[in-house]
Amino acid sequence: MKNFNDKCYQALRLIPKGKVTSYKEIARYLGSRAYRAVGNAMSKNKNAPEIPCHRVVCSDGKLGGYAFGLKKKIQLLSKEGILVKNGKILNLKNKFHTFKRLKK
DNA sequence: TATTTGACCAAGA
DNA sequence: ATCTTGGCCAAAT
Repeated sequence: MKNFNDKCYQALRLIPKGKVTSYKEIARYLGSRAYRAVGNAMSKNKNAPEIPCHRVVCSDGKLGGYAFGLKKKIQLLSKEGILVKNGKILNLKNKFHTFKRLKK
């Protein structure tokens, strides 16, 4: 772990199964407001197979994107009990995961 | 070094 | 509810 991207990937591992979080939440966990850079890091996709990046969605409950296609992302999520309708997470408030902040 | 680019977010003439 | 706009930050070009 040395660059911002790797920190993001590390944060992804902390998301428990059956929950989702937002790009912004990850950035805040890292003590930064670079939520946009987080998404950027995913799209660069240095290690898509290693890290389950399908548990990350937009703050408003929309999906965002996925390296292997949104359909795949939806399937993976539903397999974990998270339902998606019209590209939006259902019952988001219930499934949302917040990290404990490193800095406050 | 400078510019461009996003899997974003919040607010709203 | 949907669309537009401006701002945001790190990485890639």
